[in-house]
Amino acid sequence: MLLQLDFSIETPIYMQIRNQIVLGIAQGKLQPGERLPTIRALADDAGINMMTASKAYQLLKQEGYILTDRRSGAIISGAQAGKKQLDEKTLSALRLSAGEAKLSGLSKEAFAGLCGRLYEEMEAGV
Amino acid sequence: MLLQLDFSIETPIYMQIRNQIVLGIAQGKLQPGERLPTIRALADDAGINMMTASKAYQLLKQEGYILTDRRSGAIISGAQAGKKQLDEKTLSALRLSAGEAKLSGLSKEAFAGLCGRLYEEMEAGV
Amino acid sequence: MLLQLDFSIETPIYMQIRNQIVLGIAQGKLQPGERLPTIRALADDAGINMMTASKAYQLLKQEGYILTDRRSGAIISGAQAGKKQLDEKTLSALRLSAGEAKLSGLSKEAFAGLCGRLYEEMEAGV
Amino acid sequence: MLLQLDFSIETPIYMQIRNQIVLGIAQGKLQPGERLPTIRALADDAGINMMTASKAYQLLKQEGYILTDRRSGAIISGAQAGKKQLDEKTLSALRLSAGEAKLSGLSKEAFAGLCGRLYEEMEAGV
DNA sequence: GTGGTCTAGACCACC
DNA sequence: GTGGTCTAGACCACG
Repeated sequence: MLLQLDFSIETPIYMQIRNQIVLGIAQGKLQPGERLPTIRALADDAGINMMTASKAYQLLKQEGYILTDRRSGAIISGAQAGKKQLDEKTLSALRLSAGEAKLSGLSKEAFAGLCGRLYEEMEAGV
Repeated sequence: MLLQLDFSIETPIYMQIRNQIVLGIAQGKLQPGERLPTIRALADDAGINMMTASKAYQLLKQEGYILTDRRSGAIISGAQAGKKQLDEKTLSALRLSAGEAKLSGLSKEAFAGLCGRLYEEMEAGV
Repeated sequence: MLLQLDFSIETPIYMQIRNQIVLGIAQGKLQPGERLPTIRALADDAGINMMTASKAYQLLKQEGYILTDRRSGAIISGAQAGKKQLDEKTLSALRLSAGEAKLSGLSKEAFAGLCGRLYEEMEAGV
Repeated sequence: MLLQLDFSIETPIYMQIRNQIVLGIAQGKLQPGERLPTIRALADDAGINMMTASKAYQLLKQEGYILTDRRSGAIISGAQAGKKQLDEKTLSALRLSAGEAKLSGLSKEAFAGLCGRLYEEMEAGV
């Protein structure tokens, strides 16, 4: 699981880390119980500051995607499944994407199909 | 078409304006050729800085959603239909939403269905 | 509303700030809608780093005690009333306090009375 | 008396041990004079470092909750009753809890009632 | 060795 | 002006 950070875009680095780890879990590249690199290792590897890495982990922890074991480092939580509901932020993002898709000329079926395909690609671990 | 701005969330105000206008077009609340309020009027109505309103219009113009005419202000463009393709940013956002949906426990079908429903709601002008 | 920070105890500074602001709201010293000092002003006044002040505000924001208006600074939120339920952390803390009270020789009535008195003192703005 | 340790929360493990033993005494699960497991046994059972267990016992001894005898290990002290006063730390914690309760919408009566109930539950050994 | 906290600076986006 | 982000260091509690 290699992180690809882009320092030129507006998305904060800690958020890029967070997003890629979330995607990594969804894709099955990161399994529940699996250990994440320590903050220091991540910071060194990615060439960023410890605090930036720490911020990403704290966000992931707060969202329930990871647990930080006091003894070792951070591990992927397996417990977040089952809420069966998206939070309001994700819904807003989807609504906006649907609007942009419509204005791009995609039909409802094409959009729903695209969404399904993106979900599938994740399962395939693309 | 009334703007609903939330000054307490992290999305910048100019981006909130941009998003709501994009959604307004997608929902048909704003028709191609329709005049938008002037920057000054928008700023006054919403209680925001003119620079903020200006930034939103510049972004919309750059994305092709509106046209600005020196004489008549800004009007909704009708030309953005037909690209038949989403830009990379929207795709990334969708991919991330798909991942979060998967981790929330939604099945592929449930996710695609939700996306379709959100698209429909837009047509209904909800 | 003056902050009293103790740099010698183990409670992190950002948590001391958070606690005192929560108490300030509960005591009515800080009214809903009232503006808090800016991060910079708070940091200067208290002789601490901006990021420490920022951390306290982010925590308060996340807990719903304050809102940060992009245009001005942070204001006291008035919306957190009405949950009618304590979070699990507070309950655990209370349970532990009850245990320590019992071992100190306080009767159930004495403990409940003390708790009521502490609540009252807050209303009196002590 | 089984310890329930959570390695993922911010409360240090030695403090979790200390708290649960204090609660155990308050609940009557641990009687004055009763022997506690040795540091080594506790550490092995809980899967923690001996230093951690030792730190918990040192704290409990210093607070007067247990006595350590070179020959027989640690035993529950019966002497801490009768101070009839809470220490300042516990008072601060209670004050903060009272504030959070008030901001959650609990009335003074509801809060005092809750505190009494938590005290009772302890006597019932829940 | 781990994460958590803090400092003293800096830059940037937003308004 | 504001808050948000980031860096390069440091110290400390915990295990």
